[in-house]
Amino acid sequence: MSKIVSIDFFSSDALELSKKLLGKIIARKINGKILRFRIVEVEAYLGLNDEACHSHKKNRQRSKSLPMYNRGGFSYVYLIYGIYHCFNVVAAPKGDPQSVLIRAVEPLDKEFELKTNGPGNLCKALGININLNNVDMIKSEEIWIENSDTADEDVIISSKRVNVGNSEDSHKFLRFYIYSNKFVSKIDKKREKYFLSNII
DNA sequence: CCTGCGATCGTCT
DNA sequence: GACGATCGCAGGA
Repeated sequence: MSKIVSIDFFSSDALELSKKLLGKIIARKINGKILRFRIVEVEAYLGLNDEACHSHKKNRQRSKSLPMYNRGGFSYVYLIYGIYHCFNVVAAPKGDPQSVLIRAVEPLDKEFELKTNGPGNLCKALGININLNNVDMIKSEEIWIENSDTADEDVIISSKRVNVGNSEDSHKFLRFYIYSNKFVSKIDKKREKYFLSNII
């Protein structure tokens, strides 16, 4: 397992980065111990022209979405419904406010027992809160992304994003998850679409 | 100051 | 499928 420190890797747009992040590892230092989690479900948020995105032109969340304007590789964490947090990996070069929402991860440490299905649950389980907002994950020693040391051959499903309202953009298939992985937050057999297979 | 609301989740019907 | 918990922020008065 090797930490991803390439700015290039994170400079892809959110759509590309979301596919690249599936199967990668989130490493998180908790109580001095490094735990690892495999990313199994993500959503792409495409920035200024994506009506479902916090950084969309007409959105009113300016200050909240400022971390998205950093170059790829930073974190974007925010409080939702006053209770949960959501964790994003910022994508694209500086000034282009795109990000990838991490919606579910699979714990790689057998003894880990907290729920990690869904963006709120995984943030709670990994101790991700507003203190981890706007950190450079290329440099951080608290949270970072790693390559997997095993070649995964997963079938990837795409679907509509969850709970993003009814805009034109909400109908786009910008959610991606690993087929039949039991940590995926929820599935809709009727609407899900086969996307591609044998991703490394 | 006051109001409305959200990239959620567990529980209940 | 519907609902409430709970809170920071933007917008309006």
